[in-house]
Amino acid sequence: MKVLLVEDSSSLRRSISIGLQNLGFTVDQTSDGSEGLSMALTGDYDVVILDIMLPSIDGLTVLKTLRSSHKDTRVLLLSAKSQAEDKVKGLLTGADDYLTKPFSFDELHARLLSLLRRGTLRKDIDKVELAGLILDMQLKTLRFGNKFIDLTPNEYKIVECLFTNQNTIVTPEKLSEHLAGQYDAVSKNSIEAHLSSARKKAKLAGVELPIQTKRGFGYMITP
Amino acid sequence: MKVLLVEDSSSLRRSISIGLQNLGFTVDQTSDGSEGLSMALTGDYDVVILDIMLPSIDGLTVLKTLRSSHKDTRVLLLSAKSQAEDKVKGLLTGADDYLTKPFSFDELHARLLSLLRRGTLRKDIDKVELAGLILDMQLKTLRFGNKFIDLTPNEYKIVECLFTNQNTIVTPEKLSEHLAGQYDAVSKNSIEAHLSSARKKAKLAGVELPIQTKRGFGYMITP
DNA sequence: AGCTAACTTAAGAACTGCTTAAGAAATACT
DNA sequence: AGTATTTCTTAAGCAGTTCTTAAGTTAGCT
Repeated sequence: MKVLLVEDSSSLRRSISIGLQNLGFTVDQTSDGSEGLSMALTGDYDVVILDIMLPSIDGLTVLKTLRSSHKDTRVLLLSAKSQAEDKVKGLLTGADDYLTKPFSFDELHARLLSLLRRGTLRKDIDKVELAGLILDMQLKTLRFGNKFIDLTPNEYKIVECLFTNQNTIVTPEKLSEHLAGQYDAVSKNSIEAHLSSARKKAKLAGVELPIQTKRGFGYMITP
Repeated sequence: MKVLLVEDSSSLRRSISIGLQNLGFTVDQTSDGSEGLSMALTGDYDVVILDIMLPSIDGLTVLKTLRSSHKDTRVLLLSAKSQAEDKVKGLLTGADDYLTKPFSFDELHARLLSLLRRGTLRKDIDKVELAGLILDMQLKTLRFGNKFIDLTPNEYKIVECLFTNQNTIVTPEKLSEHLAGQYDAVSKNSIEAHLSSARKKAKLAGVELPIQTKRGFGYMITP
């Protein structure tokens, strides 16, 4: 479990870092905002613990940049001020949680765990990337680079079902169930038509959907 | 973070005080009710930890006086009795939380943190700005520049729900729940009608509400 | 080659969400 | 309490989109 700690105060940074390391986390740390940003962008961190007040760039700006570059690492903001303005702004900018100084190490630890357990405030985990295609289950969108492939609801649902069932054959029956529920069926031909349309739209955007058809069985995503 | 501790028992007072100071709080303390009251009124404390049984003036009276002078410092009451009567009376008088002796230091600490968090949240989560539109959750108003867009309660609630859920799709079901509570649903068409009306009013004021409809899924605020 | 499954396309059917208006319900006022 | 006003819900029409269907085409397998 990799954590990036961006914190100005060296004493706090050291104590948090040591504490987390004792708990088995891998911790990278920096005191500088812009360095923190580039580390967050390039490194593959599970969580970034980010102080708001930092030298060079402040935490909120780091967070904003991080989010606008579509990095979906989870971010836990730290703030010395109890000013709620900060909190609101932070959470709106895309923070997943927020902690006001002073806080106990136990509290930090608890938040970190709850953040890592996916059952928390944000659900940016609901993203699947594959061959340059990014499926966002939150926004119900598929995009290739920064180009959005505009799918209709059923087209999207088919793609979603396949993206989330990589390495397994998905039968038309299963797709039908995914589209219409258990009691209302969608014809196989209808699914074929949707998928055809989705493939066409993707091609127009410059990609092939990585969906193989397994003749006689169904469809499969090739990793 | 400044804390005022008003507690009769000197041993308890000392141990709490030292514990909190170790955690980074600034702690002022007194054993006397009337002294505590004047300190609470003049000093700028984030939280007052207030024992109910005190010399000179009892804790509830201190609390009442504090509230009637419109000080909105958070107050955490301590009581030796676990009698529910006290608890109810305390919370009714305006306490923010209540702790029964004996309690562990960790428990106190946790309550304190949640109180500080709650306090800041409550105070300030009341405004969201977006594309020139300012949503004031305190006053339940939406305004564009200095022009108020006069929304009905349900229209407002819909806009509020969407403004506070940026970057996520909000389904009609969720909106319905937000309007009517969990058990009484509001029809989808009714929501559509409200939103239509809200959009119309905004347009009349010279803005488009930044609410996208994601056909087949719900609505979303565009950042 | 022959058979069949899957793909594609286009047209009409079905559906979705927006809007408007009118009656019902709730709220405020006298 | 009764009345006036506002707000909420419902229904219907409309425009635009999406889904399904069916027929023709392509591709895979033996």
